Amino acid sequence: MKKKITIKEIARELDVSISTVSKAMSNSSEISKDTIEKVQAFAKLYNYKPNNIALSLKNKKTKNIAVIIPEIVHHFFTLIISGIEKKANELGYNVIVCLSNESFDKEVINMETMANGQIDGFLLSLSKETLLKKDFHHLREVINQGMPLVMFDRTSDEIYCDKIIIDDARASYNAIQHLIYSGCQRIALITTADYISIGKLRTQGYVNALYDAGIELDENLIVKVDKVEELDEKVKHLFDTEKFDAVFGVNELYAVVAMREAHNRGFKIPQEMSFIGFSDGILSKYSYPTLTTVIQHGFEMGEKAAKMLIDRLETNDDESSFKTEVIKTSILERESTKPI
Amino acid sequence: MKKKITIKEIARELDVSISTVSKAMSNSSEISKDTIEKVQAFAKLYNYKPNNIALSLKNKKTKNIAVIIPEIVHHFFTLIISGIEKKANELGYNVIVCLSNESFDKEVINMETMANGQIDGFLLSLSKETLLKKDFHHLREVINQGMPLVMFDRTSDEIYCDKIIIDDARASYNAIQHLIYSGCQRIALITTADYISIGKLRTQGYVNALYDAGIELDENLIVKVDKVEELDEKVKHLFDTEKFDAVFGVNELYAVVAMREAHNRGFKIPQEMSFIGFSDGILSKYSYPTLTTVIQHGFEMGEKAAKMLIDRLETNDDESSFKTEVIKTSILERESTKPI
DNA sequence: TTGTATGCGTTATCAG
DNA sequence: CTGATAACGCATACAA
Repeated sequence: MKKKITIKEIARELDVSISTVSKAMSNSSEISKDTIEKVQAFAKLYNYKPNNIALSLKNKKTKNIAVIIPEIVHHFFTLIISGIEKKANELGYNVIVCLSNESFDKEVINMETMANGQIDGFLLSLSKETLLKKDFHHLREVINQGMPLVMFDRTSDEIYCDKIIIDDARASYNAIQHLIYSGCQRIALITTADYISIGKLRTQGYVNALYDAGIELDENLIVKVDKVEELDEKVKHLFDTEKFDAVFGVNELYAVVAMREAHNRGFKIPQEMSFIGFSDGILSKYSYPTLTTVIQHGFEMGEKAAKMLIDRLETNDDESSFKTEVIKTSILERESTKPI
Repeated sequence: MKKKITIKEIARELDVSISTVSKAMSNSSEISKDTIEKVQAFAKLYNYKPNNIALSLKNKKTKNIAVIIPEIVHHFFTLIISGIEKKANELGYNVIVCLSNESFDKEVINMETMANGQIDGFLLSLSKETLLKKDFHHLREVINQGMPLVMFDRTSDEIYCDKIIIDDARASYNAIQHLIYSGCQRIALITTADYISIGKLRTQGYVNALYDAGIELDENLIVKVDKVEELDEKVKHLFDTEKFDAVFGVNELYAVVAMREAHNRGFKIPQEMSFIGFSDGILSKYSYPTLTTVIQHGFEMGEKAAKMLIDRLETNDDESSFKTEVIKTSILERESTKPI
């Protein structure tokens, strides 16, 4: 078990000073060619690698960024992380992933521990609880400390920082329009509670699309699901009490579960009933029939978020005010909708 | 923008020495009650938090552990990470997630950068490429440096370290037995290339179960899929050329895709054809019909792996030889199989 | 061309 | 009870 070797040990072995070794390792022009070769050969032999912690302490930067997400068991977040990872690595940064589990407290703790030197900046998507409480003191704190923060997907207007979002209202509007163009008239909406900003925005798009098409809004066709456990029951209730020819789900799970129910009740899909889901994941791809979805381009979102944060990190130009970048969505037609 | 305050600044402001502040913060009995109160009040006011990097450098431990996985867009890995995160956080550790993207080089780079002081230990599931190359020098290196390594799921016999695995052969055996008991006779297997240890083991279990039941092995019923892109084609080919009454997929995707094909060809499920998949994810849960699966208990696996690593980290007792823990699997019956 | 000293933020040892 | 100093591993300004 040969422990890691340090500069100091190399210096002792080679009978030179620590700083000579340090300089030699970085090919400093101050050091003679001979010495450089000798030192580097020795270093290589003993597999010397500088200690990152020491470098972090000295340079006051860690080359780490933290991404805090509510849940990892979601295809969308998983795509975002992959995108973040890829871009961050390209630019020489490591990614530390923290899960808030939709809990405010966990989000705060995560941020506090990471903020104490572990990382150079944050990438954050707010937890449900935080969205509900509207308590953002922990965000303000890190921003005040001068630590860059980029929010993505689940953001808040109350915080000034860089943001990357999906144009949820527009995306939802487009999806509904798509259904209308394909001949649907009574479109049900399965959405989240309003405090989730994305749920609210997507509902907004639904309402606007109907309005613009001259279709009267029927509140009974809107189902709000707070917890996953309620989903089945609420969907069944919708089928029991209402008639409709299309369903728009604000995530793929909602749409797939509704589609399943329709299937069980003998509806022909998409002839008698069409379905569109939000966020393209494996569920949509492998459901039966396959589900038409709004693609959010999570991977690109992750890449852009990472880029945005690292740009902010590496430019002193603090003048430049905060940007909000909007990621375009697109609709991927599959079997659950009629062609237009 | 008030930057983070340090002990040194507190000392200066309060006109005491640095070491007094340090001791006061840790309620040392050496320090007078008055001073402790004064210091702590001031620290609280300025929201002092010790710098973790400095602590890491001093203590030679970071309280971070790294988990390196091949892919994050997999429900199983996602569950494992959640388990690791939970347990690690409970025990006071942060988790750094790195993705190898099934690439040997990326795996090596990830390990090398993390090993230089960033973390105290590794949790690792091997990439496909590493499994293929059988080049494990990077693992040996970190082990030699005295850094604990716990491998999970995709492991290698060539490396001595703690391991957590699924009893893949047994699990597969049980699944096939289940199919046989329910009346199936010609069971197709969709598996991965042999160099993936888990694919090999699961194939093994399939073979043994057939043998023990006195069913002759028909190589034509075994489909080996290397890349996801081949999946559709190979499944179709199977249906085109063979007759069978059940399919066992070594992951849920394989099973779901096969089930879909059966559905499209008009087979009644499970009456005419049964399906079991490995690894219980959302696909199985929301497929149509819902898929009977082998549950791998990924979350528990993650928890145990984290526990194992941290135990190793916190006990000096290096004597204790390496353990390999086997996680039990179970079968979750859903709609795609006949009751026994 | 090489070496010495200092500092990054903290704790621990030892002296006062 | 309080404070000075060394040490963790490294880089760098400055001295030789």
